[in-house]
Amino acid sequence: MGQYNYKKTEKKWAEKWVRDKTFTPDLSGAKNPYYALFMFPYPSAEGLHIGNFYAFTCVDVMAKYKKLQGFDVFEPIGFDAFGLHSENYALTIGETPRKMLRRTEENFRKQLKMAGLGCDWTREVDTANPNYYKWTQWIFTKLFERGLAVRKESLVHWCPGCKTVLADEQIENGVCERCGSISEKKKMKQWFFKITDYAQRILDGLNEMDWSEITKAAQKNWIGRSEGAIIKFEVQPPNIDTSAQFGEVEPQYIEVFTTRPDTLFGVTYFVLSPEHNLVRQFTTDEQREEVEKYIKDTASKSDLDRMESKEKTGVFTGAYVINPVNNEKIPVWVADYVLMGYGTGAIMAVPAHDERDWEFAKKYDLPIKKVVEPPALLRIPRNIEDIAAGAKEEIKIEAEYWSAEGVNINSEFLNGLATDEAKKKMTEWLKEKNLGRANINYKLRDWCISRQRYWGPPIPVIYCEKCGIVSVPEKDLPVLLPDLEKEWEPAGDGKGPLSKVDSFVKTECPKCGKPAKRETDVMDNFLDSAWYYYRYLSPENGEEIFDKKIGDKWLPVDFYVGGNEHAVLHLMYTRFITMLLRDLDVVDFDNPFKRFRANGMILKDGKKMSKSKGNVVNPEEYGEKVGYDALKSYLLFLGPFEENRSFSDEGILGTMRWVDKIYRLKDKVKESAKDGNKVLRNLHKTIKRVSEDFEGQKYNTAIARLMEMTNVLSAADEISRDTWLKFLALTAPFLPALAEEMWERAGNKSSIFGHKNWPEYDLGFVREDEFELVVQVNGKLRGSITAPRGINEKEAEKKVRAEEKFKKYLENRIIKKTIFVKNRLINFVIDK
RNA sequence: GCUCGGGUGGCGGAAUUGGUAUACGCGCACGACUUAAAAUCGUGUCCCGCAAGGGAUGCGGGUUCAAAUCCCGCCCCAAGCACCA
Repeated sequence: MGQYNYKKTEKKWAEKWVRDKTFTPDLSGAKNPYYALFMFPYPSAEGLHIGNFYAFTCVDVMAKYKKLQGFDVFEPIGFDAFGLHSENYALTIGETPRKMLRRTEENFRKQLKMAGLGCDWTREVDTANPNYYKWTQWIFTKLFERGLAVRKESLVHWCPGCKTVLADEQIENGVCERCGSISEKKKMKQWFFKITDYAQRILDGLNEMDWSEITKAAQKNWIGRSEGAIIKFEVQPPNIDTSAQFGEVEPQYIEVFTTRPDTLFGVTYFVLSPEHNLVRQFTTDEQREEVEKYIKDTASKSDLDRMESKEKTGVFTGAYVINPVNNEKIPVWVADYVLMGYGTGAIMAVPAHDERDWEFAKKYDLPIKKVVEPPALLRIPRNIEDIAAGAKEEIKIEAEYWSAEGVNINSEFLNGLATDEAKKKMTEWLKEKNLGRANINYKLRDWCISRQRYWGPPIPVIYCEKCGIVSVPEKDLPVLLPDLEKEWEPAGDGKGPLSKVDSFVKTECPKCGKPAKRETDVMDNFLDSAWYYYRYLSPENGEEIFDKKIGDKWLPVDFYVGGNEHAVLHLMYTRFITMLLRDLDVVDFDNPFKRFRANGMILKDGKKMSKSKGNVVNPEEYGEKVGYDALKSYLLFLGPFEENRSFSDEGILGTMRWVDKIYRLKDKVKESAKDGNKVLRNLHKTIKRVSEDFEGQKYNTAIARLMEMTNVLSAADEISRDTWLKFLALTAPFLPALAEEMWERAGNKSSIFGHKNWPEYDLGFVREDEFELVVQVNGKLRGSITAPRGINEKEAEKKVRAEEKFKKYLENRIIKKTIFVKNRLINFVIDK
């Protein structure tokens, strides 16, 4: 007998698996590849977080299931070492990132190995390794060659905490996603990747992808496609030179983007964003003082301030534009509710049919001209009480004006047309007159990849007075990041720490050989992590980004799991980079992950975990307390893995007991034992259901089935060796250490994961020859009887009628109809 | 405001996709073993009712022989985006 010693057993197997390379596949020789991937961890000093650990587990059980099925499974591991997360922590403890990482990575390895994950430890990848970032830089140069990496001046987010610019995706609600500082908007010259060139392709790809809906929705939202028109407005006075604005616009015109060209007759004023580079030219002398003050005021506001102030503000510029459709003179205002980053940074305002314009017009007493009549029923109060509500309802009706679509009025040639028709006709009219054109606009903006920091791959670019911007040739890559012991901290002056390292800055132009200077910013960490799963396939390869022969076999990744907080960060960037690799003929697909699932959050007793609340679940601690097998199974058992689930200290006792219960079963296993029908039926049913659950990633119900089977085996007097081994294989993905131990004690010499040990079910046992026939009268349950499988309607009815308990429902009744569902139920429809 | 999930026992959650609602686990109660406790095993556990029976899947309606599941209208919770023209 004895007590199960999970600590000893789990340690024994964790070490043995690594030593024996149980989970190290032969990448080039594999016949049946299955690539299981979890998100690239960064080796945080705090150690393994339960959320990551959980996501890893979701991948790991699938990997083990596939391994047991005979697949060659690759479940790689590496470290996202470069980047703000590591560097910021190094700053707080006053150590260089490299030194710190040596320690934290070691800790991370130890933790992951102890947890019994089936990782391949022989192909580790590290983004801070020159052998890796050479290829990160190579990707940059390829983008550069294609005109997809450009240096341009733009309004960017500046994080005063991290002392660097950041990409739009790295700002959440106006705040830095890394350090929580309020972001500032600055006009700066930075390096951008033109992800917007791929907006449509990224959007279109979503339709075909087997990814969590929530992730696809987030990407779709972020890309924010809208269809509309660009409309040109003539400028008054005509001496404003607009040629600097957009290349293709001849002077005297300014462009707007609108989704409602059908409302052009309703335009009563015009607005420029305060950051618009023509504002000053538009402003007349009388208005100059006021406009300058307004621009200054809004510039000092962060995005967060702007979001918080509900009240709209603005100033008249003194200038006018001409409405192309009716030659009306329209006043031009500056207002910060118009954003420079969207459309053209200018709008035509239609207060009658746009909520924001309506608010603004009300405040500044601008005219409101109605040009769309909403369908009549929209304006009829829904019930009498609403009329009684009086004033409130009036506001409601007013509100229904703006957004409503309907039929055009006061619009000359559009009168009587429905919104869709009117849009089309107006766009055509504008195009004919060369005053506008149909246009698709995206919210997505180019990816700003410059970071004024130390801990990242240097941007491989050289500035030469003669040759201009030159990218570093492939043969000279990598551009090594100098090992700085001092002064690697960010200065906050808009320049990276490398700008102070003379030996780094000074170089020669690769084209003309003259003295030149290196770019001193480093690249965004999200570029490092955008391609790591390609590198796993051949981490040592010095010739190419990865071994394509191996890639052909293993890519795209079969199964990927991670948090949805990366939906518009890593997961979108990596799709973009994959599209680039495809255009370079490196890969032959757009979507790198055949199946991606966003795992839900683990809550503690229904609440979000946080250090300040002191309710953080530490995997290492629970691994000690209840064992990793029990911990991992519990996390999966909590509920569907895409939803949030609540962890509780009592709940975990359940899986811990389950482990012990299985351990105790071993004493019932007898070579001579013959299983009863009940056990055999349950075994085969369990094989079937657990296999199906795995295919649909329904780990919670798979565990429930296995617990059920455990209960059946507990009730049996003895268990045959055959059934026992099959049962162990079924539990092995969830309880790998226990299963291995029991497997070994049952006399097996090699690992349970070493061969195709997943059992097959026998339909003969799954299909029982009797079933419970449900008896309903008028759809109400009246009981059930045991009936032979395959019984037909007539026989079933006869059998039911013979049964005493149903007589009172059926005697002397006229049966109008009988519904018979084979092998399930019979329902008699009678008069009441 | 828009987009996307979700609302089922005391709790986490099942439900063959329209066919016995509440599987599995936690908790609780009782019993067995024990000098005792822990562990373990067994029994019970949606509500009303002695029973026959009736009622329950956020609320209100509909479709159907039959609805947690499909349709319409509302309420609530969570996530993401958010002055996106």
